[in-house]
Amino acid sequence: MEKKVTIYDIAKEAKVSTATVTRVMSAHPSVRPATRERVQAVIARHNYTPSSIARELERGQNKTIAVILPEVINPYFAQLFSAADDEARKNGYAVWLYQLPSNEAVEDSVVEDLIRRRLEGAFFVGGIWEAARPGLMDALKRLGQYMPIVAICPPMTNLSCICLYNDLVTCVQHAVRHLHVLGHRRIAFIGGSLQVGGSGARGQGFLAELRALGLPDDPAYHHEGGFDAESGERAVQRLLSGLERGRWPTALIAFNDLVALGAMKQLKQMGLKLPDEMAIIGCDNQFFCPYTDPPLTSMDLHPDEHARSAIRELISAKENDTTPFTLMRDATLVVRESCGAKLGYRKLG
Amino acid sequence: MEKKVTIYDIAKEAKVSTATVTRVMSAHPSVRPATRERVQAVIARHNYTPSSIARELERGQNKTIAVILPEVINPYFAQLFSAADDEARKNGYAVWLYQLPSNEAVEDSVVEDLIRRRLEGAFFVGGIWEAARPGLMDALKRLGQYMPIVAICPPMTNLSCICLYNDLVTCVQHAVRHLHVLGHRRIAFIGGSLQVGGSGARGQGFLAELRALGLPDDPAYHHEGGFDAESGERAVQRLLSGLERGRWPTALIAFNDLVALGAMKQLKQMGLKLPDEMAIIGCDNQFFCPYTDPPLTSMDLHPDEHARSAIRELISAKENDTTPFTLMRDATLVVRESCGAKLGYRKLG
DNA sequence: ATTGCTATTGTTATCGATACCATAAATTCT
DNA sequence: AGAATTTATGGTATCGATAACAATAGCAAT
Repeated sequence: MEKKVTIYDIAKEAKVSTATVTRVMSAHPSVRPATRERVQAVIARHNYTPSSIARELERGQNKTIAVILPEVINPYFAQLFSAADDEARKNGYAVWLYQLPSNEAVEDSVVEDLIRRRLEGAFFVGGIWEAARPGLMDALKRLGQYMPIVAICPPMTNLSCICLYNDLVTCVQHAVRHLHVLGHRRIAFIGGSLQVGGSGARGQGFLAELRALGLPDDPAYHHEGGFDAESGERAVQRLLSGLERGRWPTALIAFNDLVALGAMKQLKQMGLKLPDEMAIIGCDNQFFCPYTDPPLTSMDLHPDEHARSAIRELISAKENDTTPFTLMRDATLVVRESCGAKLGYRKLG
Repeated sequence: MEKKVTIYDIAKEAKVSTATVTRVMSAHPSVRPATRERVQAVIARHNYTPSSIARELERGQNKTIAVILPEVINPYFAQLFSAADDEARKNGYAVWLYQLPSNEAVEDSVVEDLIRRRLEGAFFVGGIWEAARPGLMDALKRLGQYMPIVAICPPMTNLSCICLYNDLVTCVQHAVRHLHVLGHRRIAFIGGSLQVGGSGARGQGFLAELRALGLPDDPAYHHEGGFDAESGERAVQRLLSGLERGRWPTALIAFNDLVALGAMKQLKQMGLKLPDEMAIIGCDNQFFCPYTDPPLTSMDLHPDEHARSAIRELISAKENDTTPFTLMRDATLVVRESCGAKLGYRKLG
């Protein structure tokens, strides 16, 4: 490894003070051209690169924002991260990724680390909210005393942070109506959980629209579960094995695309023809949706836009003391062929 | 935001010197219990958390390793990152994610940033190598002067770094033999590029095994292209439209699972039955492989193990000056149903 | 030549924590 | 009790860069 070269080495060799070196580095106008060139020559010769650590200490800021999410392996979260990374970079900030798996209680150590590192903002993308995870709320509350937080979450009463979320109530209503128009009368919901957090909205829209359309609201049609493909498989298995064939639903709304993916596999394995014998709708509009068989109708939550808003708000929160607010974005039903509708089917409004 | 509380504030209020506060924080034995408690009380009252920036400056190390990859949105890379993150954390290190898209020439600014931040190692996961990207090699060479590098790449002659890679030559040979055993005689390769980097090995194994089995090596059966699903679609389209139906291959080996995904879609759209009328093999064994229709036979490159090795090597490279080496891991053919083989088909050895 | 600027450069405190060295206090030993 | 240790604590230089302030030099105007 190269021996470390500091600003003192440069100053000494160029026969100037460190202040002058700093001036040269930051293109300060009042440096005599001759001096500037001499210093630059020494800098170039030694490949000198100033330490950002020392600079951060002296300036009291590091221009770094944390992105906290359950797991990047999930492309939806990865997309959120990438957009945040890009937006931050464009504004002279860097982004630090923290994974906070929903099944591990590491929130305290993660929060502690953010504070230790003196990060300047946190973009929190949580999976599960409130009731399910009291320790998380405490940790975030503590975090909020040190840096601004923007979260992807339904409006929070007990936490003062900027909340970005989607109008999933309306979108799921559209989804149900979409299925209804196509002739479906027995519609089930699988995966996630109807009570908690994000899926609360899904459940709310689901039930509201069933009621509005006069469709049966059969508890046997709600099969909560996990958030991955495997739980989709299991949910379908439980759902169908619990009902005689004549009462099977003809359409499913899945918590997300992964659950839908697993569900589709299980349905095919049970010999059902998609979409004719079972329609299905996912959520997140992940990259693989166009490539499932049949291509999966899904809901686009516009994660990129959320992420960009989040970063921008965090940056501006540092300067002007913003009062917390919530921002609700539409979710868009992206119709493909998994419900039998042809591509280009008119979006319900 | 909380007003910043420093070690001086704690020291003053606890009526001790900063040295004692440091001792209390680091559980140094020689502090009188009474003093310790008094200091801890003040620390607790103020929620004092020491700044890691100041610590890093004084210690001259930040225990942070960079992971550089094309894009986390690709689950294969995300998996690599996650494993690296986990392994680093277990060893008291943190990991910083850099995205270096293969189509943007930002390598210089990324490398510059790593050096500025005085990171202590770089785990480089590149897409494209050598010839295709001269600037990248220069950037990595420069980086190598400041910190150890471990890369996922075929052995490099002109860059001194630890190289981890897979024996794709052998694995692709297995794949071809697998198809041969199942009766396939016309086998094509799509996506990526047969010349460059990782796909060089694929191409090498592909051609070698065709020759060994006495199969035709028709240039019309190589259709290079991109690395995503869309290029898989296009590759199939070009491949098949360029041949009369009688000469169509009966099996495809795709550069990776994304390409395979796109290929499958296009094949179905052209009315082919999978796997009966076209067998297909992917690469990376991504999470969605079991969920394609039919489930996709793929090659597992064991990214987790690579990532863990990489982190461990980077950490130990800091202490003992390791001489560079290359490590070749097997790749494993994971047989599913996309070639018509039943699950559990004996792996070729 | 002297005063008064401005252009250029140097000095040094500072950011927050750490660790080496020194000193004071407590304890043990003879 | 006095010396020899051991234990506990304080003082301060240091890490590397920055910036406020100070100082010098150069030049023009009088």
